[in-house]
Amino acid sequence: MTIEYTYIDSPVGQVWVAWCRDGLVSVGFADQSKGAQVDPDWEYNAALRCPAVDQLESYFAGSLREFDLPLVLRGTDFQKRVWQQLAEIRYGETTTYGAIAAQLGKPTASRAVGAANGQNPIAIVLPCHRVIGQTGKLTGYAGGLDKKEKLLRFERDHLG
Amino acid sequence: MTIEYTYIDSPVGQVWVAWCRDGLVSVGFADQSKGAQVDPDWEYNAALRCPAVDQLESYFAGSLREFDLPLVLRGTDFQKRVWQQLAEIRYGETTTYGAIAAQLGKPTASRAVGAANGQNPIAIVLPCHRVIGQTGKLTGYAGGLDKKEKLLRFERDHLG
DNA sequence: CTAAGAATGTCCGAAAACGGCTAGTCTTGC
DNA sequence: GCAAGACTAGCCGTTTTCGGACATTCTTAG
Repeated sequence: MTIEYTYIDSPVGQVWVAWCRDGLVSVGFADQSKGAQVDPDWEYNAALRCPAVDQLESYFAGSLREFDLPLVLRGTDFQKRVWQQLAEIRYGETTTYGAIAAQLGKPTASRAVGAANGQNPIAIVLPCHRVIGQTGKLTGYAGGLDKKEKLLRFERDHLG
Repeated sequence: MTIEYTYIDSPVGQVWVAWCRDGLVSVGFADQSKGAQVDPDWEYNAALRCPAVDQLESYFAGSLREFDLPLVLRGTDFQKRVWQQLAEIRYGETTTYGAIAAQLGKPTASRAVGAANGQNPIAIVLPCHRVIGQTGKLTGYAGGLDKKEKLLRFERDHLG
């Protein structure tokens, strides 16, 4: 199953998008050092067009608030459950690691949620940037805390 | 244990009175921003009658000089000791923060006395308004300095 | 199988900030 | 001289804040 990827420009820097026949495989930041990375097996295609690219460009233009894409997820059961919870968080809003843990029926698993969040293969579309610490601190982001902060502010500004 | 409260009118504005089965819980000024406040858990009862309401009305009429009511006090040990000292100050007279501190055996704790005074839950009945600075300045009152001054003058005028 | 680590959360103790103060000093302005 | 303010530095209990230890869950590396 061949996977193609390309880069698009955004207010938070270059973003890669990896797509296969079955749907969206991965989204991440060109300069991120932790979490998901571009897989050498993927085929680079500068001219790649797909629903994910279109919707991401709309998102960065401020005209799209909810993604509607087929996702290809690979991970442990727990991780998939966490990632699915991410999709529930509405544009411009935030929740906490502990709250997600509670929604999964394991109120004390906040730290595990944080770990799973760090492995999220599809940034932005699965909005792990909308999860912050109980105290309000941003605490972490694979793409860098500055990007998390910019994304949240961007969404707040485009709420109207 | 249900607590009911009502408001009564007085020469110093609206005053709330909170009462429960065991006695008087709180007295304060409707417009005060610091110190005790009306607790949302209390039940409002416009027609509330109780010994506290009766005696307060007599006090404001100028015909009652010493309250005789069961008090329900909640606070730290130190606060309770300070509040008990308040009851010793006679109608129309004043004392100082430092004097109360001395009576408690802690001559240097004047400032702490001031703080405890500011938390007095039962204004007027526990006459924190009769405590002034060593220099004669009124220095402070949760209900506002103007009310403290009016109360003192009212009592002086009704001493005869 | 074990152990270590992670984008947390809770708890507890120590430290600092905050008042309805006071006594001492110093400075004005009569 | 002297008395009334301005300023200062201690004093004390309460509240808030901050930092470190620890409990917890899951994944991954060995």
